[in-house]
Amino acid sequence: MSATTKQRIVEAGAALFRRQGYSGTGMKQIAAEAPAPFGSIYHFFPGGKDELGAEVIRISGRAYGQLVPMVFDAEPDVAIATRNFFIGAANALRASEFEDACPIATVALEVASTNELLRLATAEVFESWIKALAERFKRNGLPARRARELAVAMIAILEGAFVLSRAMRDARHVEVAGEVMAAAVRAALKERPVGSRKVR
Amino acid sequence: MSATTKQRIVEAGAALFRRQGYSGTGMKQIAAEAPAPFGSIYHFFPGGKDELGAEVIRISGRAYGQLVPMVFDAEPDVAIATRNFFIGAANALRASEFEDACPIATVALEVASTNELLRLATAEVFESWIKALAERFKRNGLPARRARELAVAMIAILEGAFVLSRAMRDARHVEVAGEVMAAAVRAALKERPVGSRKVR
DNA sequence: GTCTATAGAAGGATAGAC
DNA sequence: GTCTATCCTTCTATAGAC
Repeated sequence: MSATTKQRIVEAGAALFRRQGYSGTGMKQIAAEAPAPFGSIYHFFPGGKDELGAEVIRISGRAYGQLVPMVFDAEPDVAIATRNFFIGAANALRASEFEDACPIATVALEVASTNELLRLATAEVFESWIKALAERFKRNGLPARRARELAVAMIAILEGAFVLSRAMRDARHVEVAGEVMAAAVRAALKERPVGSRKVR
Repeated sequence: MSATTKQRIVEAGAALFRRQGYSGTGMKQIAAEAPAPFGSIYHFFPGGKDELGAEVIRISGRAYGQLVPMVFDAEPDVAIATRNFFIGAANALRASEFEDACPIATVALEVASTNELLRLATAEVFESWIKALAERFKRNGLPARRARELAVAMIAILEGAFVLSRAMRDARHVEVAGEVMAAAVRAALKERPVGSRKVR
């Protein structure tokens, strides 16, 4: 069964917003890319571009967040899993000619000071990613506060490495960020005696 | 002596691009904000919006890069200086209601896949920041390669923390990033025996 | 160099036939 | 639910008087 018109609109919006940003993408362009009749966008999203934008942010954010369990379930050592996450991100960047980085970062920066509805949508996505990561770190024996700090740092360095890599066209920056982050995770785990670590 | 018309145009463009992004800012808005007659923009920047954008990126990048010597000259311990850099950035965010973060990151993401002229301008700015930071780390005894990796990581985690802080309206994320980065710098310095460190 | 007016294209959004 | 036509605004850019 093929995708519905609404799904195609959301997917086209996601691809264009990620690549060109929110302001840089027109509704007509989304309709052409979907493809879908122009009027159908307003049929499914009566709130217009903002409503579509919020939906795209939520859907893209949920999809990307699923990479966390995918990568961390596959590797018992969290420091290695952390490094693997960045290696995967770097490879995705290369395979997409530096387009496939964070699905919402460009929009997040564009709307942070200009569109409260969309800013809140991006904030909720970031919070969900931080929570998911912090949960992983907690399972490995880190206290809640420390786990959250590491999670914030990991999302931050990943996002920033995406900025550098896309601008400078060098995916190794993401891998370098991964090495530094993995070392930080390893160091945090060593802060506590081995006996106090929970086994997963 | 007051600012020239051209300077006012560049400054207005810098403020608006940082806040609203490149696509989200109109030439007329820049003229109104400067303030300057609309035609004057094209008098000083015959290449239009792209030429103005490239100039804004270069000027803003140079100005922000000057914070590196400012912060690192004031504190001999590089790990502490690193932390101080992030504390200063967090305070600037708070003082500006989360507008005054990286002057070029929003534009960098917007143009990375759509405007090669501006992408190159942002890449040159990032490269200059990385070089300046790596130089500081080298002065403290780190080998060139390691120094550059740390510099990339530091710019990355700062940029990403800006994204999170602006979206989530919480400047502490920048401070958390600073603590993690300062620890990474401290750990890197300890990798080598004390005797092999160069004194500045 | 300053400023106004306007061209020509593209933007978001709506109406209404089918 | 699909699709076209169109409204009105805004955009970048240019022309030309002063």
